[in-house]
Amino acid sequence: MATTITKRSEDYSQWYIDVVLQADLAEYSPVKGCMVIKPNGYGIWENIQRNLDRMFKETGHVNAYFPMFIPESFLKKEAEHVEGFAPECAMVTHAGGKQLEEPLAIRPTSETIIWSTYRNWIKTWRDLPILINQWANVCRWEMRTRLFLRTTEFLWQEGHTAHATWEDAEEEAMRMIRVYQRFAEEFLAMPVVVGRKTNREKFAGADHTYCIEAMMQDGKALQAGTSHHLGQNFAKAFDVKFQDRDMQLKYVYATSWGVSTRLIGGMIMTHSDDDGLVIPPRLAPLPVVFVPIYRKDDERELVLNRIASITDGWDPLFYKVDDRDQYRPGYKFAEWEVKGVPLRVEIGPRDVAQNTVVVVRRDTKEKTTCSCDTLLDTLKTMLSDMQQDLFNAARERMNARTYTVDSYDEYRERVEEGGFFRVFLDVDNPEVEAKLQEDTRSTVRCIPFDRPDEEGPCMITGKPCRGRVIASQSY
RNA sequence: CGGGGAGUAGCGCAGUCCGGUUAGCGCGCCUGCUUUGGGAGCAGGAGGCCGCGGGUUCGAAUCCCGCCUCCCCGACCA
Repeated sequence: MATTITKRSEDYSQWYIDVVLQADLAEYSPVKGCMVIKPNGYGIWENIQRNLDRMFKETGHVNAYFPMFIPESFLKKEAEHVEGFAPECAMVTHAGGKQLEEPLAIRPTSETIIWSTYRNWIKTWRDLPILINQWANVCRWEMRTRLFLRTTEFLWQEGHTAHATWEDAEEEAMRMIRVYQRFAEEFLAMPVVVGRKTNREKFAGADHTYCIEAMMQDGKALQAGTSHHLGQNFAKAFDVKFQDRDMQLKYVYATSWGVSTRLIGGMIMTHSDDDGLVIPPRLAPLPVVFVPIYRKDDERELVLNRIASITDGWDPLFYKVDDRDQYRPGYKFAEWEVKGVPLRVEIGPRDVAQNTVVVVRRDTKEKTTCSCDTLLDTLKTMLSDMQQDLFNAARERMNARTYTVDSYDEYRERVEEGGFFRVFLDVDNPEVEAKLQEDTRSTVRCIPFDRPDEEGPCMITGKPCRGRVIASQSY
């Protein structure tokens, strides 16, 4: 494996592709925009699933599964929704050797099929809330694709909840965006700005959309998760009513929320470096790899025996011993670095004699000599330190590249270089955002929850605005 | 979909302009020996629908037409 990863400073896009391919996370498929997620990449997704799924269940949700085929007519029932998704829908027109009477969409998202089903499930206020999540694949025929960040088919989870009141739905939408924030920060070690989307950027069919936005190492924003308050839009489109305590028939309020395999792309672009992938320990399919060092067979046996005695009783999924004979240690060091394994343990005859090992952290490359007797505790501490350090470093990068700007000229000049820009902008006027995008290829990423109560003139129109928004170029 | 670049062994590439023996090179792979604390050395060997389909020609990796895929820049998006 002659690894050549393009330097971030030379070509950030190419660097990203190089990391994905050389860390063996995924490869291209014969179909445009689709990818094979290989075991190294899927293992990360499994860890994302496992941890998020637990958080969903801890907040009262259960999993179910709805079909991937959606009658075309369903998609058309909600006006904004069909307008938003129709252009990117893959349609099945033939099956069983015949043309279908009604074309079937391969789900771009499942609101419609789910709400057509909820209609049968909901009769009284006692049926509410419904708190369901599904893990699924969806398909969106995007024009430009990018491994993990935007693929034609992608894996995600989508929560779909039904509530009796606007306030209950609001509480749910807010709860879930906070779950996403916590997951991003505690597991992906990826700091995010939490806020609300402008009307222009919200989900097609939503009343309003909450989001988490992360900053990649090139300063561009990545929308990492969204939580939508759907109001009564889908309940009205699918005629889903319940009889309330006051005997009145009322439309149900809804939320939906999702994150996707894009999170893996975000993780890569947040932490990885010119030597390859860096995986936050809490998501690493393999946290620790042992690289034995020896010359002759007797040394090999000595070292491998010592590793066996050190790791006696350890969780077998926690570590792996790279005892491949055909590669020398230097090769293995490089390979595990490209693949992003958080900690590497080097052990040779010298270490055996001294009852020590050398532990190397993937992110800092720092080498530490550690005693064999307490190695498991040492490794766990180092993993936990690394997790925290990755988050701190990413947060510092984000803070350092978050700017407050008042002049549109200055904004236009600086936005190309990346970063988040705290600006006054009249987001009640869609034309302002359209102009922003046309002029600068940047957009309003979110209206942050956490912003000082300031007043100032819109940098484009001069109209007085309350509070700044975050604008940036994005993926 | 518009503009630009590319597709030849598992990977990276040369050859294509100007058609002509058996399609080359590096890495990797297989065998053997020597090596092994940061990507080993030597020797021998295996591996090709030249992206796919059609056409021109005595003859096509090379020329012509159509299609597919990937990368970069735009418009669309998680």
